[in-house]
Amino acid sequence: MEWQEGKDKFLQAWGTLGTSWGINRTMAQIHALMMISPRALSADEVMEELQISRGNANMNIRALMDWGLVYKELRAGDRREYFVAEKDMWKVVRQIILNRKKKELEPILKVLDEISGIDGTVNEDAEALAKAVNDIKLFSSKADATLDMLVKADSNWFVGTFMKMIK
Amino acid sequence: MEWQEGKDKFLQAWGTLGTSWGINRTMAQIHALMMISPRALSADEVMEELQISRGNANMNIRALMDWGLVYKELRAGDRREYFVAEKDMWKVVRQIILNRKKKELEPILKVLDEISGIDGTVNEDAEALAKAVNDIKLFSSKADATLDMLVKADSNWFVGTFMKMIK
DNA sequence: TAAAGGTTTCAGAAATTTTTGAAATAGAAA
DNA sequence: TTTCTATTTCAAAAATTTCTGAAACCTTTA
Repeated sequence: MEWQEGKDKFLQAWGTLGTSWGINRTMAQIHALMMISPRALSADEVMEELQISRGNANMNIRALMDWGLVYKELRAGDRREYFVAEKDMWKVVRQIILNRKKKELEPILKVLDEISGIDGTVNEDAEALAKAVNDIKLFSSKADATLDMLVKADSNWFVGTFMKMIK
Repeated sequence: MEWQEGKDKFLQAWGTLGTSWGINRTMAQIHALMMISPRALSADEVMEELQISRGNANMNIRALMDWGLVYKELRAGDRREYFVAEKDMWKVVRQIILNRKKKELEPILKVLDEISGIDGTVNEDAEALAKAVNDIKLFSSKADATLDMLVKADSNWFVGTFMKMIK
């Protein structure tokens, strides 16, 4: 397979994957592009490569930096900004977990806490709601703790432990 | 807090959560509604409760059944169909993992396999692509194996093991 | 200070996803 | 068979998300 063909397939696949995980196609593709680039890229290179507008490129690069998946790189004597992606998959996944945990798990836990004040003895419906809320709370706090552990753990330890568990 | 208020908050929160995970708001809300209902609901009840059209209700209930998160329930002497959600959070999460693994992880692994035929010795760019692809392949197969294990594991064993790891 | 080179913003346009609602279909009861 | 009730489908409409491109906004250099 040719390099160009492989690259296109990869960018395409990664974009699609992003989409089904609530990340927009372009953001995922920019990240993919940077992951497979041996050097830092300028906004113009990203625009050219993915055929997107300057505004789009800028916004998504910014978002990727917010997520901690892409870093800015400055070069002496060059006014342009260059960007590199975090290439260590373990770190990438950690960052994603951290971000999503904060943005999604924590808000739902907050709502569950609010709701858990409900009186489940009133009637069958209230009881079912109270039970569901408590089950989910229990599950979520376990998930929360597990993710915390995962994020703190280092890659080797994690992989090692899991390998043992799987085998 | 009143039951109605708690219920609304829950439906709202669950719908929002679904949205950021690539599941549409209505589907997530129907699931939420069924999770907190002590009895099976008909399509009409779902329509009424969430103020949605018949077509929308039908399609999303069907999708939930495809995901294995909702079951159909028939009643003697009643022509209508009723639906109940799986309420065991562990089973819910298992089903979701199973579905997403099949729909998302496997396709990307397939693409990665195709691409991994690339010759990384041609130039720097090809080398970077080959390396990224291999790293992701490695990581993904580990994730795949871990999820398989998770899905096979039973809740108690899993929670127990993790609790030990976390503490 | 002014000009040049680059980045950011954001209103409107485009694309995509979701929803509606009515017609088609299915199947049980009369 | 016909009627009646319920489910399914799907084209068009609505809603939402994403993208564009040009203007505003830095920052550096002359």
